[in-house]
Amino acid sequence: MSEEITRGERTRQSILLAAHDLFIQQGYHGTSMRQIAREASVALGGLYNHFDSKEQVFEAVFFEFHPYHEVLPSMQAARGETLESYVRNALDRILSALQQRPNFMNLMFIEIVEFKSAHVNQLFSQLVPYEIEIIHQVQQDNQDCLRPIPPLMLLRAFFGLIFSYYLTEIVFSTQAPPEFREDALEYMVDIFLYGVSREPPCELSKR
Amino acid sequence: MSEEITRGERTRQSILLAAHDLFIQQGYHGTSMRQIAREASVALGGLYNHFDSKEQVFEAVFFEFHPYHEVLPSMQAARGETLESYVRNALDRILSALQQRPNFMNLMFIEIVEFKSAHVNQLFSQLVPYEIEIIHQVQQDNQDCLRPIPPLMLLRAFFGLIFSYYLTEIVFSTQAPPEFREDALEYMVDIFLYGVSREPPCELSKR
DNA sequence: CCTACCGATCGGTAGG
DNA sequence: CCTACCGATCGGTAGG
Repeated sequence: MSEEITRGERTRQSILLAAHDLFIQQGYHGTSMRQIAREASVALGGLYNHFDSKEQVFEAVFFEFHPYHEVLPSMQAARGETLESYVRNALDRILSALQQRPNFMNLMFIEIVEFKSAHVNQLFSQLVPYEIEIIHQVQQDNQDCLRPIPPLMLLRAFFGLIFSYYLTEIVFSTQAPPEFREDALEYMVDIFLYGVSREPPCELSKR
Repeated sequence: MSEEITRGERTRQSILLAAHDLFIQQGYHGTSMRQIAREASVALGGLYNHFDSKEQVFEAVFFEFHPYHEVLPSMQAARGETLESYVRNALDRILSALQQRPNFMNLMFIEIVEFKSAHVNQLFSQLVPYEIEIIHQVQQDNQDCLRPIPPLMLLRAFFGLIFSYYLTEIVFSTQAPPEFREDALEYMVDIFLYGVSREPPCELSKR
């Protein structure tokens, strides 16, 4: 019985999927409970059998659909003989996971504007120990390649790289000349790698 | 007469100020025209004498209160004998200008979520020629210090640095341990500087 | 006594 | 620039 999905659980999932898409497309206040119910093929009243309020719907969407479910395993699974190959491998995994969810960042922006980052702060404090462990491992594996940067700073800079790529992509790229987009990720990763690396003896691949 | 501020202009300004604060605090859909009217001490009907729609109010707030009004002059006014001193000087000016506007980034997030970046793309295409000119000058002044990076990529990386600092500050910092915040900007600027610099002959100040 | 859901409607408020 | 008001829709809840 435990592996069967109950009827109620299926309904809950279809509500969350509908809410996820609508929030991303229309924002939080811009999406009504009625729209969510309609998209999930559930009556409005039935929606309140699963969630007490609109805010609870957003919370569930945020936590259960947050890309950290893919990002953390990506960082743990990434391998590489050098710092450079590790970083490129990890980023490849993370970005291809994120590309499955176009505009996922909108959930983060809604969270910041509408909920003053309450949920994301909560999420972050749960995840930071795991992240630190990964960073520590990377630092140990690349002692003579990394400049001395505190682990938390390295973590922040790594996420900052992802954020900065996405935000500049969103904000600048639509009307930007092609030079601005071509190889942009490559250049930004390069700047990050040169930025955290010692040299010599740590050689980065030339470009 | 031209230096006098008309009564209508004063009303318009108080509407924009009220709207700016409310949008930042409550989001776009979360803010009503009635709230804006009340905060601006204007009747709801009177508000529509100045703006045809809520969207027009947001557009005016976005363009007239956007920090680019301070950021572009900051980048033009910044000076420095070395690349490092120029970047630090420019960032100091930009960040202290931005700190006058707590949560200004919320306007950007609203713009991305609610308007699919339409206004910011428009703004960016207007500003990019001026930005490029500045970057070109910086590249010429620091030829033997900068790695070969296309001007637009350098511009993107520079704005990416500002974005990544702000986003990680918002998202991570509230519940993060103190090591995460102390000198965070310094570390991130360092990583950027090492990231774009050649060496030798370009020495950065040690830390 | 449960989970899941219905059609109808509540008191207030939205942009215009 | 205001009072008065519109069609519609909001988030949430009623009894069954």
